Amino acid sequence: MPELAEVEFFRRQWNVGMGQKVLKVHLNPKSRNFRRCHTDEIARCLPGAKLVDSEAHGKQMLFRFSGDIWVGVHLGMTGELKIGPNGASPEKHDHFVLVQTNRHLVFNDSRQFGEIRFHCGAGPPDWWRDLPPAILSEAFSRKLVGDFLIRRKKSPIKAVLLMQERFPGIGNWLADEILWRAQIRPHCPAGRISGIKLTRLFTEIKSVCHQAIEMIAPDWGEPPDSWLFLHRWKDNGVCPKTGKPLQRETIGGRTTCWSPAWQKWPKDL
DNA sequence: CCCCATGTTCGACA
DNA sequence: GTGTCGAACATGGG
Repeated sequence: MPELAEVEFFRRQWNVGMGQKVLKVHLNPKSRNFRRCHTDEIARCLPGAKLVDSEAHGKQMLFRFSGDIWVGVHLGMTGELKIGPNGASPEKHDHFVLVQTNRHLVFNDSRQFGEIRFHCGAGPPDWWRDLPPAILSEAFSRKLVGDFLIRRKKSPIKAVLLMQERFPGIGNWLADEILWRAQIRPHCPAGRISGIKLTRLFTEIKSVCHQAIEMIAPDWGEPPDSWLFLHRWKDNGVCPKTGKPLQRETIGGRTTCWSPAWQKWPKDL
């Protein structure tokens, strides 16, 4: 589920618990979600701490608690954050539950590809420093993208857009949406995108991410029919621009959808 | 039973 | 170092 827009939606789910103390923690120590942290440390340190802040960066989230306590959340493929009512008993795949006075803050992840991280100490944890520039920040520039495409010149652009080190938060559906809007074939070697095509790609990266967050983050709104999103998984789906058939193929290890009639190889080499 | 899944990592290999 | 590929992780849905 989660790419940057969905991640932002899930981050906000825990906002109701802001300023409130954690009374108790339920966690499943066997869950793979805790593969890089010590569950006993979490259970020992978190009770009594107050949730005071949160932020999202790409697909990652960081929740700050009083007493220099930090909890990182990555949702993987199926993770979600939700609120449970007071006194509710954990549901299936609720691997991490923070009990507050009036609610539970719940992390649920059926496939357990997500990850919970924990850090106690002044200042954000190491794994939160040195993150790449966020796509919607000023620092994320056309030059930064262009340089990266040159470094990965042989790889198909679809695979390159999925690299979190440069495009934090872009996942499979956003990448397809961006390339569709920029009219670039997903197979196109990254190094062949320059000039006006690069400008177009850069603009669409910013624009699609911005619009996706506006639509999805507040209330899980669905993108409109005019986006590729609603057509990409349909059998015999058609391109909303041309009315012609869409195609699917594995590129960069992921199922990719594109519109052959609309998305071209760049002409400016 | 089969295939697929909005993610990431790791090992093997060219 | 670069790039590609498949498998692995664990579970559910069609």
